[in-house]
Amino acid sequence: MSLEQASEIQRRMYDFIVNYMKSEGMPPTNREIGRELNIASTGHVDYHLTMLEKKGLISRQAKKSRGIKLTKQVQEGIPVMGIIAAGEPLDIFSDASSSINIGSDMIETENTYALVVRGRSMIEDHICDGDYVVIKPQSTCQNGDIVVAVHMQEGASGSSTLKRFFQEKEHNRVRLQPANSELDPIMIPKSVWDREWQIQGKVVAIFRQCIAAA
Amino acid sequence: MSLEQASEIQRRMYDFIVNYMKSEGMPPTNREIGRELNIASTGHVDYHLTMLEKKGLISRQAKKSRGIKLTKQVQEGIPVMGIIAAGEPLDIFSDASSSINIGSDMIETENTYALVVRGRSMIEDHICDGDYVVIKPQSTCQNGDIVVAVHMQEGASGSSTLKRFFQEKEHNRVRLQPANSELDPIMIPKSVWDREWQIQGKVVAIFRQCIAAA
DNA sequence: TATCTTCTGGAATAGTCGTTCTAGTTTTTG
DNA sequence: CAAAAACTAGAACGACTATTCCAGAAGATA
Repeated sequence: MSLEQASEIQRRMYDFIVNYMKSEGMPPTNREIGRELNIASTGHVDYHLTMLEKKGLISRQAKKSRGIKLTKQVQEGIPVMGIIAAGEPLDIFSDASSSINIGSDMIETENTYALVVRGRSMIEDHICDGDYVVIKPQSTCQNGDIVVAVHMQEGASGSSTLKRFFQEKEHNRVRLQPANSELDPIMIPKSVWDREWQIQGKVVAIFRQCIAAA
Repeated sequence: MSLEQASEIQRRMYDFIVNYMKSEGMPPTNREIGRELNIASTGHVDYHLTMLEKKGLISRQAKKSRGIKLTKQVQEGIPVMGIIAAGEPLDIFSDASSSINIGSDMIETENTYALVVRGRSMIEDHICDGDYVVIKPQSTCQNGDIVVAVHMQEGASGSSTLKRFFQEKEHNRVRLQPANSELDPIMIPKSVWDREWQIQGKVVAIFRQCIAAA
């Protein structure tokens, strides 16, 4: 039922169909597929399309020109990859359980992902419990950026946290600042930072769903 | 260059193409168009397609089956209809100047629209200056809902505001409550409310773009 | 009234399209 | 090794498709 059990050529065929539909707005004909993949015979193309259909990747409308449909529509949204709660280990869903769909007009959707915020550690920056934060992966950032920082501890899975990042050169340390006056910032000597910490990405957008009156 | 200068039949043809592409994932053939619109001749269909092309609504790839493309891709996002600032007249863009694209998995996109928030009147509900609020149009709401309320004043364009709605039966009035302790709620006697006010819709989601460090 | 644009139907054509068949090669499996 | 499965090429067929030409009707224009 998935791409893994398709052969090399069938994978390339499937990719071509997806890209063709994205750029042309319609599925390709069997002959166009053959031309692209250097397949001499249309019967040959038909054979592999039948295989792709049998494996559940596409469906076809008999006799219709360009009668190819993708069974799973292309994932255009931003995958929700897990839950982030300050200080606790990041709960990563290996497979995106859902996705939020924010248009490419506003945000680069390439490589970005979303996390669900737990807790009130960034409440004074108006990031609430339950909000989705859209993360653009990057390993560096500027002072004041809201970032996902991961503490790599030996022998344990790293714990991650959502904080504002400040590099304090005068003290030779990094400060991870929550936006909650009840919570204390985390101060990390630069040497420890370099050894044990890692920036995973930066918050580029926030999305909140208002279910009912709070 | 627009739908207005197309004739009735051409408008129906254009609509059919849009709907067909949405449901089938490919453009229709000339014959399928003719069948749907009760046009006997394929030459006749070609004539109107040529007209639609001349008017800039579609483009065609000669000789290719289903060779129709929509020039302006279908607006799938939520249109940003204006700016809302507490108490000031709603700045409505008659034509959506932009759109944010939030997937239908999360929100009904049908009929919903977005407004850009100006000011800090809802800051304690963590709705900030510059945030997009997604509005689901409805004329009634429940206590505690965050709504767009419009004050219809005679001889002037109505002013609108973003507030929490409370019907206070014991005082026979409506209270529009800002989420900012520096601002006072608006108290409106029920009779005045019924005569001069109108609920335009309810906030169902919030979207914020983080440009840089604040 | 005469003229132009828009709209409609029918027929024909050249090429495109999905599908099927035969026949062969290569790779995998038992 | 032998059998099965997967892959490849070529050709051919009937249906489908876009396009063009002809001819006429309806309505607006001037």
